[in-house]
Amino acid sequence: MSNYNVKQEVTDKYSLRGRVFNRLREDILSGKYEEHEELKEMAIGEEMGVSRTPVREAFRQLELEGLIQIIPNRGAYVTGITEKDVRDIYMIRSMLEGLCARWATEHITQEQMDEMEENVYLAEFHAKKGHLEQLAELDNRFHDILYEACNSKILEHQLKDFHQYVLRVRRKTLANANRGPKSNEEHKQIMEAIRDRNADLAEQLAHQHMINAYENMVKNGLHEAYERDESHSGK
Amino acid sequence: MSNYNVKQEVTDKYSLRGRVFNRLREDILSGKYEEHEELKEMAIGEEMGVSRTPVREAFRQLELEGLIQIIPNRGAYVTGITEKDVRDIYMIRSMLEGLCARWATEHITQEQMDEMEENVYLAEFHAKKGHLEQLAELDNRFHDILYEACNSKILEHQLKDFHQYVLRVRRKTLANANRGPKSNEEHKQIMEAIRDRNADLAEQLAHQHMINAYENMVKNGLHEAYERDESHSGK
DNA sequence: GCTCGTGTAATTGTATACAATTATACGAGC
DNA sequence: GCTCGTATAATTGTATACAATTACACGAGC
Repeated sequence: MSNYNVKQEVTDKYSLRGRVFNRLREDILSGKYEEHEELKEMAIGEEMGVSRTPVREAFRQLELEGLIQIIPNRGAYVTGITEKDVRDIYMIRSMLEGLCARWATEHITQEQMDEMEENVYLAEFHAKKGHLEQLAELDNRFHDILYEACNSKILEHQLKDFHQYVLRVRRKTLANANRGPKSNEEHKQIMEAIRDRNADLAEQLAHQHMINAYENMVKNGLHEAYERDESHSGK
Repeated sequence: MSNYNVKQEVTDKYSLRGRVFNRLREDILSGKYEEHEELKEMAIGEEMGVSRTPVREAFRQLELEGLIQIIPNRGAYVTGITEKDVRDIYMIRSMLEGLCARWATEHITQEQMDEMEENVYLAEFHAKKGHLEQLAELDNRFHDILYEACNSKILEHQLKDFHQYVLRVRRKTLANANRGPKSNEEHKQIMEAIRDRNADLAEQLAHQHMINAYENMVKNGLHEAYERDESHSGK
């Protein structure tokens, strides 16, 4: 197999380094570690039962993933996300989601198309029932389908990267908002545009969808949630 | 200071790992190592006079940078770029350059504006004189100014990342083409749109500029240069 | 001649030891 | 009480040792 991506994914789940990397990423994204918290090689290593070597290598990767920041001879710190970072990422994503939808229109397989339709109708059902948990799950999956359908490993990885990165923020704001049903309506429109092979419309809708998601997020407390961190970032 | 980017840059130039990383990146981008060539930890370490430890850490970072691919328990290989990768990257860049130009219109400082104007006029001079080397230099610098002017560390780093990544390809095709002067004319238009605070136009022009750059590249032998690699990628 | 094991060499993965740097505690001097 | 310098501890950076895995050579068997 030969996939040469710009950004490689870490697929080595079986080495100690891979396990440390995946677990640390999980822990950071889930909020186990506070923003700006210091991660010490020995402490992490002991906790996971490995030596410093694989921990250090995992640190180097997490640094490039943007989840921690390493200051030479000082230590590794969980990165904070500023309000502006989130905004920038959503604007960038809005562009790339649009491009992704365009490409998906041109390259989606029948199988992917079917799953996308199923996703939308299933989400419609859960929206009526008020199942927010399932709705959030299907929301994530919809975008993954879209990413895979665009037929570009590079774009797919870019978008998954961004998506994962803002999960920390989304986790706090999306679940309790009533955006779920409206979000799914937009998914439905995107899906239909792709099904109709209308690339321009699909791009435009996917683009706007991301902007709407961001603006909803801002309305529902992004500012309050990150005001504190803004002040932290001054240290 | 507090810059929390999505993708962190490797700034630690003074540690052995940092030196190995920078030198290896340089060597890969400059073409010292062939595509798909295997990099052995011990050989690299001996060549640079360091042990395997900093080499391994540099490898992990280069992997995430997308310059090498590490197969567990096998080795590290210089990544190949397929024709499609290059196309995808240019399309993604065209989107983000547009966004970047928009943001630059809103946030550019007087100092940056001045440097951009100077860049364009200086390039005009070198274009007339046929100084292709300086023209290429100024071309790169123009885009760096644009990236810095957009006032988004995240977007700036994304674009610099992509830019660097395709340098390997550009090196082969841009210098000998007569795109230089035409490219600079487009720079001038972008610069003027930014100066006139016309964000829509700046975005549109920067977007098209990147597409033109790609299409010119294709015309001037990208296909031939990478046909060979396409077949390689099947192994 | 070809395929398939087997043993050895080469290479990567991990742990540990040591060096260099940074953080901290504590007391002298004011 | 406060500042500063110094000694000590803690932590990161690097080198080396050892373990595990993989690549390769070579010969047995067909």
